[in-house]
Amino acid sequence: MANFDLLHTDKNSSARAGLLETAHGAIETPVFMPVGTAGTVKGVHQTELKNEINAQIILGNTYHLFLRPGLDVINPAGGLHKFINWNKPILTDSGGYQVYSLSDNRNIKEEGVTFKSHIDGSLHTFSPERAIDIQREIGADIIMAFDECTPWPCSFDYAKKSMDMTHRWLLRCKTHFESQPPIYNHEQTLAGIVQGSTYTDLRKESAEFVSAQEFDINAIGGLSVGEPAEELYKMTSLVCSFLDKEKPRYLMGVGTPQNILECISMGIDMFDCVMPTRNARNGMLFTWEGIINIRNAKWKNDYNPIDGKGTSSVDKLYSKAYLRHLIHSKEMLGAQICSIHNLAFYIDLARQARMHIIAGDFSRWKDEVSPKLSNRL
RNA sequence: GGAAGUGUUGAGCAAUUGGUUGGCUCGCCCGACUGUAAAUCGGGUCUCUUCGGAGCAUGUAGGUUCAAGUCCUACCACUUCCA
Repeated sequence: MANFDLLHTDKNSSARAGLLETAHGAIETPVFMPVGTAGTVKGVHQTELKNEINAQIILGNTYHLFLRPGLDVINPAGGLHKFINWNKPILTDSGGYQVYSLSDNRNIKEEGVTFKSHIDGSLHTFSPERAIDIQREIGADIIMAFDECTPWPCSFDYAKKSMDMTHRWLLRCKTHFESQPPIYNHEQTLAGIVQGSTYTDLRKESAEFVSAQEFDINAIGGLSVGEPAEELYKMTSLVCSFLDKEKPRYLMGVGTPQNILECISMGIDMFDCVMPTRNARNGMLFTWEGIINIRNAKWKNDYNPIDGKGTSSVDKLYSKAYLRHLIHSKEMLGAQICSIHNLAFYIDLARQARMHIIAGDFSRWKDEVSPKLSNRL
């Protein structure tokens, strides 16, 4: 059981501040969770995640960790926490996103999904039960139900069929999860996932279905897959209205800084996204003043700090001109600095949102800050 | 001073026997990236443009030819070797 305390609810929006307890510590929400697919947040040390970025929880990916290094390495190590030397909470995605992203290399059936490994071409079948078993063996604090993340656009018929199957898979996940004790010496929490593409009827049905299963955490999947932001907001808002207010809500894969503030105001508590790390490696910096493409020629001779308002040490240690040089030269330090900066910014964004929810001026603060976030500097 | 060789876009290279180069890689400029098959991918990079095209281009100046980056002559620059 992952206890969730709802500490404050905003008067002018649905934003909330809470505290989610897990076996590896409590998480203050709203929270942004860095993505560490293969047992590492790409380019960032665990010490940096803790001391520099102040990450409260990171993600891992069932599909990727299963293929490499494999359970025969993770299990003897004592689970993922010990293997990667991270003693704070971990959440693993079930592989449901790979059903979407590896669409050319997989085959979906009622029983489960057969993947063709992107590493060596070998075939592997993920059923709901298997996804739970693997996540038990990885040992994350929060584990996700096995679902199908549908693409966008998606026909109503397909979205409906997929959602119904995801619901049946959800029940199988729940049954199997409850029948299998943890392997390591700590509790794990299973989260259910709402699907339904961008169809309001389906989203409502799915939200009600998932909510009725009374998971400790409810997640919203199948969004931020290419649909317009208005659709993302419409679906998020709708789904939140049907989810238990006492349970944390996790919006999977979102998003831009603006997306995150908007969705916090709709009642989302947890976010994850590859954007701060992937875009960092490609030279994009997120700041309170807007977005910087550090590769651009305009920064060539800008010797000012990377981000005067940044919370991480790299923001003041290094200049834009130096960082541009590193990125242009494909020096790995450039990607590291950008990743640290962006993650620290995303986490500061969620932390400040939390502070303002508690202070009672969240909406005013959001309206003031949000428009600047998408500026192109 | 003599001999040999080489000159194609910012750089490095391509381009049948003379037969449609504005080709490739890098660099440079710009863009994309949302539960990570991504330190990746895409576009642009002679000039002008009403964006449909038009024009000028292979060191310089000539020549041969239906046709020249390619052959010939002179000059210029560079490289190597010999004095």
